[in-house]
Amino acid sequence: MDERTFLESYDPRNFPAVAVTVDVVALTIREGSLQVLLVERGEAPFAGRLALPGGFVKSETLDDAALRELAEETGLNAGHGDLSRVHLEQLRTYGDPGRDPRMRVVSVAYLAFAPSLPDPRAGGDAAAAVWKPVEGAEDLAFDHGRILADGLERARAKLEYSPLATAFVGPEFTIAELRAVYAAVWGEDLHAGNFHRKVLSVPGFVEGTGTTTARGGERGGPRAKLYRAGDARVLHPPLLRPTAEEAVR
Amino acid sequence: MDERTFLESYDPRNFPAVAVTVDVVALTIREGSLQVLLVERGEAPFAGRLALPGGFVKSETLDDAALRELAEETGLNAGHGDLSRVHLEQLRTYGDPGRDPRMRVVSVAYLAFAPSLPDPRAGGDAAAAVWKPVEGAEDLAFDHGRILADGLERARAKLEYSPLATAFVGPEFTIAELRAVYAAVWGEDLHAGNFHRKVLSVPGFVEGTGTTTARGGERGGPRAKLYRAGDARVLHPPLLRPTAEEAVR
DNA sequence: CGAGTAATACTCACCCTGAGAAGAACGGCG
DNA sequence: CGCCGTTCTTCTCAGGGTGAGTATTACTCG
Repeated sequence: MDERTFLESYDPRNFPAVAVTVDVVALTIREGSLQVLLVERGEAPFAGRLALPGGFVKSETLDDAALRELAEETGLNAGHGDLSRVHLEQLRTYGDPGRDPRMRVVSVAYLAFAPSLPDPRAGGDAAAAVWKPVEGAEDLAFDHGRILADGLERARAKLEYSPLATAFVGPEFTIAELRAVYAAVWGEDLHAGNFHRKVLSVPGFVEGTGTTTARGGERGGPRAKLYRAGDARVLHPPLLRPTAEEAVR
Repeated sequence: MDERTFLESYDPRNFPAVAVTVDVVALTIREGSLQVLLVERGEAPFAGRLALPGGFVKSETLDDAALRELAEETGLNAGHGDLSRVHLEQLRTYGDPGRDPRMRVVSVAYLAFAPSLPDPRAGGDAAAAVWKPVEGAEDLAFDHGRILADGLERARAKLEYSPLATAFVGPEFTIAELRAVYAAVWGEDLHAGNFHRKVLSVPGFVEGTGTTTARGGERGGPRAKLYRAGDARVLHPPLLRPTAEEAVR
């Protein structure tokens, strides 16, 4: 940035009133469906409407601010324990003038992936926070609907070439559980045999524990082998979505 | 975000002094090598060092701010003509405390791809702006080295599954010119025959004009067919990088 | 014990890929 | 003018990954 312009703005009197916030698209899988963490707004604007959890950035990194907001809204501990297995990544920044009617707000959106978490208890300054299926969560406050849509598209794309799906399951999991994650996020069923073959053929995606589940499925079937997440950071070859790829003009 | 926290900060006296800027990683291909637009800083901090062009966000969208900064530094017109064929996309936001020693600065980084542009003339408030090969541009002011590295990785990845490469060439181009773009960005040569086959097999990537170049290559060879960019927004199947894919643990 | 279910393995035809080579068109030079 | 090197373009071929379907086996439930 240019020095002269900087010094002009350096004087607080000349400061444009810009606020910097973080908003978090926290995704999890509960009861087989992809759900997002939302809070009900108590005051205007958009009073009574659902919104993404978020808040002002303090003297901290942007990543820390997002993690802190997530911890406050869910009532879980950030540093140790509960949220330690949450995958957090920056999504995109939204800063159109007018996206908040009160003032200029530049919001850095984050994407969080978590295994099934307990119901949020209103900790800190949180209003009522709830998990909602993403299908019913289009009508949000501010431009949060667009942010959620961007986050979902990112999540769906990242499942293809990253081991992100393991962030949605426990420390040990079966191939079928992993397949259920893909099915929930992509919204379509996958061929069990092919999925099995492909997951095991990607180096470093999963590694066997040598153990199996204690018992078979609830409606029958053999015990499944258990796996842990491997050390791969990218999946090669990737697991591509069956549809929604071609004809994207 | 929470209303109570908002109102506390709404009072300008309580405002944390946060500045919002945009920084632009502008890439082009000149003389067969990938180059980035840099400006020399005139004052402290980092006086005399090279930095990415950027500046404060005014009453405009973030995208407009990035385009404005790019126009100012290059001396080209933004809206019409010169910069109209530039592809611009948001890269990532950098906001660590201390990344600017003067105050808290949250910077939204943008990535720009342009065909070969004329040498920048110092318009507006620009210091000396120059195109530099990306290989020699590691030591930049602030955290701009990291921003450039992130931008390069994004550019290299996007060539695989998006028709971005056409943003680096003129309105009409040959397959060989497109191959030179991939070679410059990825830093490795590609098999001419296979590249040819793959580009033409991706629906909507390029469309033939029915014409050819006026004469053959400078060192011989037949006239090449000319193509225009097609209407595809994603490449399917993608053009994957030969290396740097597997064993990424 | 029988029926239904699910994990895992296997087959097969098809497509895409990398590597190599061939054919053809062209510029430069003697 | 004719040769040579260069480059565009097309073709072949073997190998690997893919989707679709099937088979086998191990379990739960009633």
